[in-house]
Amino acid sequence: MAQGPSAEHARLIRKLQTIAVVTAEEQDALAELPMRLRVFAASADLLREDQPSTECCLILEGLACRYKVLGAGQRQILSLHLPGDIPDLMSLHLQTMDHGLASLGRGRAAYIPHGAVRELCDRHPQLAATLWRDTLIDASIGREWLAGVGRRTAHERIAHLICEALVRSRALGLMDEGAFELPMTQAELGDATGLSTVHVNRVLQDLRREELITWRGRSILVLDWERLRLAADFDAGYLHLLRDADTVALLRPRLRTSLAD
Amino acid sequence: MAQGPSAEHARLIRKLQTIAVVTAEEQDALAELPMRLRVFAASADLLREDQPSTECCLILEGLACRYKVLGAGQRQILSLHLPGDIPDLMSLHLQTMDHGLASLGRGRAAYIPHGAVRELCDRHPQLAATLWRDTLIDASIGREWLAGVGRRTAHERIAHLICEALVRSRALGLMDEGAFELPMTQAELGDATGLSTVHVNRVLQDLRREELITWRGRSILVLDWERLRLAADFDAGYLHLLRDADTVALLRPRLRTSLAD
DNA sequence: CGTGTTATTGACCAACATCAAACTTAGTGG
DNA sequence: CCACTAAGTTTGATGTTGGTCAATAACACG
Repeated sequence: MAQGPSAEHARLIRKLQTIAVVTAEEQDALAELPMRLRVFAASADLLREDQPSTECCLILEGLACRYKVLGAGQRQILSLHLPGDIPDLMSLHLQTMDHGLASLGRGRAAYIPHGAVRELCDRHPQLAATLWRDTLIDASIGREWLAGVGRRTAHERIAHLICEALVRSRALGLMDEGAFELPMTQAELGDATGLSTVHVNRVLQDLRREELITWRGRSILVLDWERLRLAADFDAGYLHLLRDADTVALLRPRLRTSLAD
Repeated sequence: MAQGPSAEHARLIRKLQTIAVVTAEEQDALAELPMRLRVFAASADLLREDQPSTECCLILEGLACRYKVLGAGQRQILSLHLPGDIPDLMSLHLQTMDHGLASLGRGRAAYIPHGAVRELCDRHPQLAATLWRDTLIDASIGREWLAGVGRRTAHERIAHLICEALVRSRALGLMDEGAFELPMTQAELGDATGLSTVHVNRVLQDLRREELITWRGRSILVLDWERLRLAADFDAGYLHLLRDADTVALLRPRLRTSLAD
């Protein structure tokens, strides 16, 4: 243990630190979690519905999403997962997966045996509480999405999704000069917001026209955070992030995320 | 402890038994939970948003719901809660409530101090796991709602909500001759499904016309479970109920919940 | 018995879906 | 490095689900 945690373990630790205090001892324990690494292509299935699983899937790089496919074949994306997330943590206590897990863009993941996680929870009850908290925040995000899909306009939904992705990326230190990666196609954005591809395209054009955002390649650039936040009716409270200097500015009305040019 | 659990504690135990095995020892521990009882009127606020809480709210009788009020004043109901549910279990690990909790129709609730629940979890790790599982199932239900509001038609959504309420009521032993209580106004049904009151009314009339359901007063009567299930694209898997003789029939395609007339 | 809530109806409208085609970009193999 | 191909984006025309507004009818409760 003379050396610190691997880059892979550090992702997980960093993520947990955004939602709870993680003691040095707990970090050491986390750093010893066995991991089976895997590279994934764009739109790959990481986990299929109805599969019983014996491992948890930790996202290391890239973006992943939970999804359901309904009777008529329409897909609904249920949540977005950034590096450090363990989207199927619930499989520890739920025998069958009630949804699928797919990648958006390419990336890397690590699979951790359930046994190792259980052992960790037994030995470190406080860490177990942190993981429980993580699943609770996950549920809270789901509720915000539900409210949005149920009651917000298309513009608000898209803007809201961008706001959320930005704040979460930022908390993980994944922002670069007001820009962050959001490797989703417009069809995928539609699946996430309950809209058609065509309509997503039009809304995105509006947002660009209003000079709230731009993008180059897979990167989204927020030009006017405050107006975007207003357009989205966004309040980061539901993310239950631990307040740190880095994120606090974004949560407050003030700051512009724009580049200084 | 010569006497069994009170009727109030029995509700909680019964609910937990629908999702996990609860040992006799655990039942005894649950039966000793301190409770502050409260009667609530229809559409009463049980818990307000943004309030830090020191207690958990256990629904004893009637129906409750989580909700959010968005910028323009529209309300979205996020989940339904039946007797035995603890809708704000998350407050154990999340300091601020990201949504409100209200009653639908009148009923009774019990407030349990956080301290007592925490102690219970410390002493009975298996029970803690069961509570964690409960919050995970709660999240799973939320995902199903999200998929529905995002991608299902109005008919499917309403039918789905009825199917879910039926199966959950049934698991708790709250069904009576194919009928169960669903004390919601059409406006509330609209808030739960992301529809307008007017449209809910029309869909309900269709469902009645198609002889899938009827209602008298607050009770819904399912006339043709199989066709309703089909109309709703309903599959109870996401409820992660423990299979028992009582519910298993309902989960399978077979059974009719209709009365034998 | 009022009186306020809830349900129902009709007319009209808007947001968003669908369909189909063209255009652009990015990735791939030669 | 270029040409080819598939994926993704953009546009226009048209359709439909479900929203809004407004008024009336049924209830339920004090």
